[in-house]
Amino acid sequence: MAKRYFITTPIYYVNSYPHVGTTLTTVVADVCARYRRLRGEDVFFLTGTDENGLKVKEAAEKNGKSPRDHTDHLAEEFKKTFQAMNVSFDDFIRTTEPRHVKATQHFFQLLAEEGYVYKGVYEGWYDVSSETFFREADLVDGKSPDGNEVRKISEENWFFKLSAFEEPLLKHIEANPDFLLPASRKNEVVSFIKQGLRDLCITRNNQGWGIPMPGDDGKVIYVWFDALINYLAATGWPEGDWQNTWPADVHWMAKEIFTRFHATLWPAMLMGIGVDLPKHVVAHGWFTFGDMKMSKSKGNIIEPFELAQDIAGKTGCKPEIAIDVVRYSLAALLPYEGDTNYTRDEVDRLYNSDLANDLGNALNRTLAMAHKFVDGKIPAAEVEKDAADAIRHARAEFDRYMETFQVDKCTHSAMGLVRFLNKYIDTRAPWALAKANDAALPAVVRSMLACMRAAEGLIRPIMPTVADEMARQLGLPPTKNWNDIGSDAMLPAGTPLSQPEPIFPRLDSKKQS
RNA sequence: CGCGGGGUGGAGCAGUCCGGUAGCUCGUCGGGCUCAUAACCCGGAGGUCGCAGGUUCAAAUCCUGCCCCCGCACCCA
Repeated sequence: MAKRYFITTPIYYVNSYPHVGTTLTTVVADVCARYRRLRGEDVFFLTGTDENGLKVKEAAEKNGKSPRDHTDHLAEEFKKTFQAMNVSFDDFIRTTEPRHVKATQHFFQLLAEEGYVYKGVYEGWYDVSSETFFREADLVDGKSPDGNEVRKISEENWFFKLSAFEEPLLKHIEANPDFLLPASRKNEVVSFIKQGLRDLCITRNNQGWGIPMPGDDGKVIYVWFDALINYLAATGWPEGDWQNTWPADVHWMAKEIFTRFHATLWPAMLMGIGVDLPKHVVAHGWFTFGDMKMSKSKGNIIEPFELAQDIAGKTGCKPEIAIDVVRYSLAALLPYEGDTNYTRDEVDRLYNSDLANDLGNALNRTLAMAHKFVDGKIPAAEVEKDAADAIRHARAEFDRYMETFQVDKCTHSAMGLVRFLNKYIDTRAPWALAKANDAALPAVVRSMLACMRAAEGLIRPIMPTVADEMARQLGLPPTKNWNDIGSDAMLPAGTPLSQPEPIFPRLDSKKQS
């Protein structure tokens, strides 16, 4: 049995509701998952929630709820949002589930057996609000580097020997150039490791919420240490056929949890118990909002589902299409390297120019001409070379960008084919051919249909509902296999075409004001 | 010497690693077409590539110095 293609998002911390940033990571991972499925791979796409940690307990108490009720509620909210965004996750793991608790405790024990966990007395300063320990030298004016109150503690705790993995990590990173992506972030990690890794205190005093440390109920495992293990826990490790799923092919996340956690701590932990490292760890940048990082306290949260509803209301497109519009905006604007400003104006702009003017209109005019010039049926003819080349090129480019998970560029490749089509139509001018009774007409119309058919396949990982609608209007079944894109067999001659129906009604700028 | 990101035509960005006609989307102006969702296609205008030095036949791209902007309590992809 072929190994499954395993793709993950981070697990999301449950003290706030999902927002555009959360959805960005999840949708981008979903695009990759859908792409891999089209390529015929057995995909296992995991997401979930991070529910341990003192702050969750505090948030629950603030709401007058038990931690259990609180986390149940929020986990459900995340799940609902992802489902609403048509995210095709195969599993949703919660770190309070028995399977995760079991795996975490087992992981801890294995590490201990390997000699990478040791007991020590921690003496120093503890920042309660961030659950982080600091050395005397780290303090600034008697407070944590972040300005939080700290208190001096002397506590017996367990430590992970992270410092032992500096060399192995650097070696692995060097030997596997695509392990950490994009390259610019890899460089940050390398210099971070070269500065020296300190052993990490991985237990906390048990305050009644968290995963108890094996053999010592007075301690719980540090929330970050347990959180990472979710990826392995979801495979069923250490039992059953977990090796059919592990190692992960790609961990997706945003940049703030890349360097310290996914690119160093997690690989070191895996090395410690002798389990293979993930194939790729990819971190994208942030969305900014008018140069302001989105945050709950600043009140500039964009809720993705509400955004979709608003788009549907404003443009008149169907609500399920509006979901795809949001998905498209996330994929197209993905800050792969730096940060990107994500604004409503930008989303509207993409809607009008890319989706309504280019994609929607191209389908519309193609179908209209097919009805007018070739009896509304797919003509039997040979696709012209230019068009065939454009299709091949778009798909090859899409594939190439996907190798390094540049979903934004993939989106542009797909749209590039649509732009080609609009030019092609103008150049070949089917209406003129019709007037002149030119024998090339069927081939030109078929070429146009071939471009739309290929676009339907290319756009499918990003906008599955739109792709279905395109296929319906083309009178054809949805593209099921990536390798069929561009194949002549996908366009059986004689197939009756449906009447064109605008998928993206144009957003009229006059109506907005 | 805190860390990191960035400064490219009106807006948003790519190009910088591996120097060699400054590219894309939007906007704007003009033209074309009439199949289409006032859409589509072509062309023009518009840029001292933050500043100052340096290396070079040649620098947005390499080197040096400087200026400016943004993020860095909590939250958080």
